[in-house]
Amino acid sequence: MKKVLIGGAWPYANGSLHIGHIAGLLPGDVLARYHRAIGDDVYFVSGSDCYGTPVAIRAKQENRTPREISDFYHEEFAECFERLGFSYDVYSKTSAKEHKEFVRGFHRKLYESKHVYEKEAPQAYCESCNTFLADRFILGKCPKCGENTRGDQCDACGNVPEPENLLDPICAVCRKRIHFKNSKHFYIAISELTEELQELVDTHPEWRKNAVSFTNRYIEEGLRDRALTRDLEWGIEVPKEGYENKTIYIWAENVLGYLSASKVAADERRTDFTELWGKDATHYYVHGKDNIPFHTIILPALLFGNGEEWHLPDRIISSEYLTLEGRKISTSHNYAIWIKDLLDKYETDSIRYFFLANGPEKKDADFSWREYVNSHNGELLGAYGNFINRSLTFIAKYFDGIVPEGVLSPEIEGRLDALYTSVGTRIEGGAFKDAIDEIFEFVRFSNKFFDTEQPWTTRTTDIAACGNTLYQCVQIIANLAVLLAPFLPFSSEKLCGWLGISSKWEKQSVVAGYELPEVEILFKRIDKKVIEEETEKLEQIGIQ
RNA sequence: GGCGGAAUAGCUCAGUUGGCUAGAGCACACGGUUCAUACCCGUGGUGUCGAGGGUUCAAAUCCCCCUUCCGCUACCA
Repeated sequence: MKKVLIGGAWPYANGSLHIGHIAGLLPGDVLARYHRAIGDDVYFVSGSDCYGTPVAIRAKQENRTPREISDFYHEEFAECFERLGFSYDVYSKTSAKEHKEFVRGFHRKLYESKHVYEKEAPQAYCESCNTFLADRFILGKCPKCGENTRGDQCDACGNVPEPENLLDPICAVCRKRIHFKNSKHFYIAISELTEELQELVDTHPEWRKNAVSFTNRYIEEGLRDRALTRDLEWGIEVPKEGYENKTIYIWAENVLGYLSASKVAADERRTDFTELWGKDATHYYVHGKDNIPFHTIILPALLFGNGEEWHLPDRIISSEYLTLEGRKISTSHNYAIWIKDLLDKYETDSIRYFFLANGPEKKDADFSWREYVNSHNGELLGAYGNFINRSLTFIAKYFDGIVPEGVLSPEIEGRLDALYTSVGTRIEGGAFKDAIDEIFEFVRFSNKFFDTEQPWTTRTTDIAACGNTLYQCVQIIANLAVLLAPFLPFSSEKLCGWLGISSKWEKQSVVAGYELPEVEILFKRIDKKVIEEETEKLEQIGIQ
């Protein structure tokens, strides 16, 4: 049995999930469900990213602990993912005991590596907040243009100042004057790994195009060494003497969640974790394009540095961005659609369908209420749902719910066979839109088939022909249910139940004489009024 | 500023390595049908492929330049 690891990006636990997150992460669930259906041993893992400065600052502002903040969002994420049908084998968090222990063990070995060294450097320190500060939490005047600026980049002139050169540096949180203190840290010499990393990109043309070009660009610009540890309280303690009050830098730890979480899954299943990370496995990583360097450079660098023969990323499913009604999503301005709100009002499969059929696969995509309602009413309901409904209610009405006798035509048989192969190839290749398009082309074909055969006429003129038509429609539905199961798990599960078939990725059939249960409508029509209502809401946010 | 990406029908998007009259869905118009959730089927038109120039027998595709939008620029993660 082939081992497949699918790593979904770990959302950062300082704000709710919105449609942008989901558009980038849903492909992971399709991959997981598909690989299970073809019989692979799948480990689909993710979790919440809990540490780091933004969570700590938010906690301070709200007068709560960082753990309270991150746990709150972790619970919310877990609930959203579950309601969306994400079939994670493990959904963990970086503040989980298993993760911390794994990371500390991993880092202990990392510090022995020839690619890791210690260095002392000045760090910005705020006496009043009693904490070291990241560059972007320093304010001051740019030494180049004299304008007010943040420490990481000057908005006025684009200069990237060294924080210690800023004039009148103050803390962005408390606005008091800051000082610089020397501090010792571990660094990983990513620059020394350039050759290995370059080879990794060069040997993986099946990574998404944006992942290949981003990675090449980073390498071309020259890889720089990065600190592995930080002067922050909220994080995983550095497993080394002399590093008390220091924690592992978040980027050097969160991507290791794929290892720690899949270890939890392997232990639960009593399977061999090292085999999952050995050379015969296949590893997918699913995330937005902002996460590319963390998966194509940093994760591999950490794996190289750790020295064991860890499996490197095979496929990078890195999506582009999603806009909302043509504009950038902005969480700080509340210009977003939150997943929990969406789930309260609309059907899960409908949400999944839209983002999988219209996702930002190769370039930015747009969510608009008009398109969403059209896609639901026109395609999911009008084409697919209606085909099922017209077929099954016909049988209920005129055949007492018993699947009539019939023979599947060679054309339909051939098309179904071709679909299993082709849709599978497209899913494995990360072409989810194409996969869905192809299935829906067949759905439209099926509606034409029904119209051409005119069973409502043959019912009185040639009952055998009528039965034959409906028999074939049932076979089509059974196979559509399986083909669409990775995308639309809830409706497919209902269908598989009604038809008494498995969801294994192979041609299904329902025997003549099978008695159908009473069926219900799969997708409810969305009233077109919601387009105006929802758009109106967004416009009001946009104006503020 | 530097680097990178994007721009295709009214809308949302496909267009592999340059190759038949540039496609799909939606929307729109007309016609058909009634088993089905005002559903489904058929027919139809629309494009200076962002602007301009170049290479080529042939360019949406390659090169140059311009415009607009977006991303990255390493201590946000």
